[in-house]
Amino acid sequence: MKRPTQADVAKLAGVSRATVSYVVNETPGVPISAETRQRVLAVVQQLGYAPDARAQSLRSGGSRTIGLLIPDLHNPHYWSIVQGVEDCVRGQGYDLLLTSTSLDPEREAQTLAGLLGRRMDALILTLSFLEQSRAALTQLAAKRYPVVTLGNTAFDVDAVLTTYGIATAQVMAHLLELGHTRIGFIFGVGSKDLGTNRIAAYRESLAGAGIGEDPGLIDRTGTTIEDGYHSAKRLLAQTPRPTALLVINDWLAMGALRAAAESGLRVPTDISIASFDDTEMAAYLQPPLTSVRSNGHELGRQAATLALQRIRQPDGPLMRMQIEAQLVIRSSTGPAPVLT
Amino acid sequence: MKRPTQADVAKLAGVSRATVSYVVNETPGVPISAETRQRVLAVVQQLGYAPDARAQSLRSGGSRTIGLLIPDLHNPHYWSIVQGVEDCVRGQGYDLLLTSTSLDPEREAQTLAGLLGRRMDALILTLSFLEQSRAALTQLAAKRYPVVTLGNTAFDVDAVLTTYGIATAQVMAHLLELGHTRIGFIFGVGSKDLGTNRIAAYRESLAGAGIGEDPGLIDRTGTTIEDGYHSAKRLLAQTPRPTALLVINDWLAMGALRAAAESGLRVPTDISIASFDDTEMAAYLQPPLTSVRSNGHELGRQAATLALQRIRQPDGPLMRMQIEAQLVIRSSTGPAPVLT
DNA sequence: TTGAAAGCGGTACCAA
DNA sequence: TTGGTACCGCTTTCAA
Repeated sequence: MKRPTQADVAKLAGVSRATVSYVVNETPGVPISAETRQRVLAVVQQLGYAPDARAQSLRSGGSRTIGLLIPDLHNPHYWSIVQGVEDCVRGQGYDLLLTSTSLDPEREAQTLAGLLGRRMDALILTLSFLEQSRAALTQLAAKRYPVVTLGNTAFDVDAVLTTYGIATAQVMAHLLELGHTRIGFIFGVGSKDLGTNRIAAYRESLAGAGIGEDPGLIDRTGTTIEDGYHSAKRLLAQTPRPTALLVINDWLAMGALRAAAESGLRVPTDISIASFDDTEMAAYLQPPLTSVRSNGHELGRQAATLALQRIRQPDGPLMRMQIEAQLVIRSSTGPAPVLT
Repeated sequence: MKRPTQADVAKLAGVSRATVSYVVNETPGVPISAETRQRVLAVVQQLGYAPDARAQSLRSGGSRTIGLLIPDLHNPHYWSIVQGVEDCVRGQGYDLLLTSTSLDPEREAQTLAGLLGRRMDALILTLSFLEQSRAALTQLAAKRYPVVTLGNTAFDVDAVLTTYGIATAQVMAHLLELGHTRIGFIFGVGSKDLGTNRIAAYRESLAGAGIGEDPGLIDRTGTTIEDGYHSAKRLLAQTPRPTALLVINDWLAMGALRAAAESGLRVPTDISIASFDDTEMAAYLQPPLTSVRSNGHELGRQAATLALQRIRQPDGPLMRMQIEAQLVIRSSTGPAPVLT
């Protein structure tokens, strides 16, 4: 059995389709007699009629929904972004449609294409594979379609970013101050396009402190908690071993924490661990994690704000927004031990 | 500037709109001369044309997308469900649209309404507030609209559930065997409709062991990691204190773990902690968590399978599926200490 | 092998 | 205050 249409309601209520539209939408400026409204509403109720959003948005040109693409549900950092976007758009009467790509390039392309086809009022994208989407994005930019990207400015669309470079410099300063000289970097990202400025900042900090760089201390790996674990194991197996580990995010840091424990290393006495994102769990790990707060919630809020603004003024100038990251020092970092 | 339509392509390519449709869809049974295809494709490329999914699905009746509603992105258990659904539907050429409700009854209602209006090919729902959605769901059931619910059989639609009752009995047996008699239950759920069978099983196990129930040992709380933390604090402040804590999920268990640490209690020497879901992080906590694997991935897969099947046969009999939960014993549970 | 035209389920303008 | 109807962008017979 098919779902009821506007026409079904109209017929049963003995009114025209237009009238049905007026009453269900409470169209402003169109007065409807109480009696008619009653009758229509009753039929709507009885039939369980709900307007077809596809048809509505096809005809009216807007859907009051914005699409959000995130790379990976497993990384708690992205939840808070979602949360931020959601809080913001819901408040403005917009719906949010979420898609995730599991950090698979092909899936990212498909998902993006899917979102494009859906003609949402705006798109908020956390892309991982930049080059692959360049063609599509430039088309959109040219058409002034509302798009905001998170974490990169590779395209001519609105964007919000985190000051990861500065943040990295801050953690590094913190670690260097504690006397660490062998600092491993667990660099687990979804694609080669990501996090490059953090690598750069890491190198600069080292250079600034007059410490020669050991390429073996940068461990490039994947994005799972296991990747973090194995990466830490590898790094900690070196002689001399690093006395501090910088981890690309809290999720991988959990893996590193376990690796340290299994290696019989106490944190922070024997090994310091610091990471990025400062997600909810950071404070709950044992020991509580020193982490750079990138404030996903705020990131999401700002992205949504930009998107909403762009919907209103499609032709305004390009907007760029910075969210400042901030170092939160907890108990997982301490003075460098003297290696024997 | 507006996005190009089929008509734009047709005009520029000097063909009819139908022809454009044929070539972009590679409609089976409609042979197109190589020359025409070339020309059309070129224009498509040039204009950056992407078909309007709304119009497509409006006209053709299907959207090849299924909608998924989950309550809370913060709980890792739900990621694996999403993952499972996604893996399954993508393989079958379907898109997935995700929505989350943040455990807010009003938001759940809105979100559900939104999904209904979108006329997806099927809906997979993890509802938290059952009664509120009853009306809508019975309407759908009557119309044989493909819906599968996760975690409850409150409606006449397909469903997949976890055998939480049995699972609870298993953990409880494990704890009782270790000599625990004061077992606290951190019961943090999103709504009163949820998890009732686990409470029941908890009580039965206690009764079966001849242990009188202490209502003060069941701490009803919310769903955040902080709720888990505070709940554990409360429970551990009792005299005599519980020697074991059963926690509703891994996420809250993280909070409990921290509470134990802050109270100077070693796990499992002083206090045993067990939880539900066995998400990825369980094995990475310190100490690794004893947890009941509810296998969200499998849950998601099965739900998707049912949905896909229901799409094919709208009139088949109601389907119900059980996923067996399974106790995974790690290091967070041990013999009950002798309290002094 | 290609084109014309009738809808899919709504909205919004104009007329009554 | 309500009805008629063109049209949103596409698919799908049916003819040519």
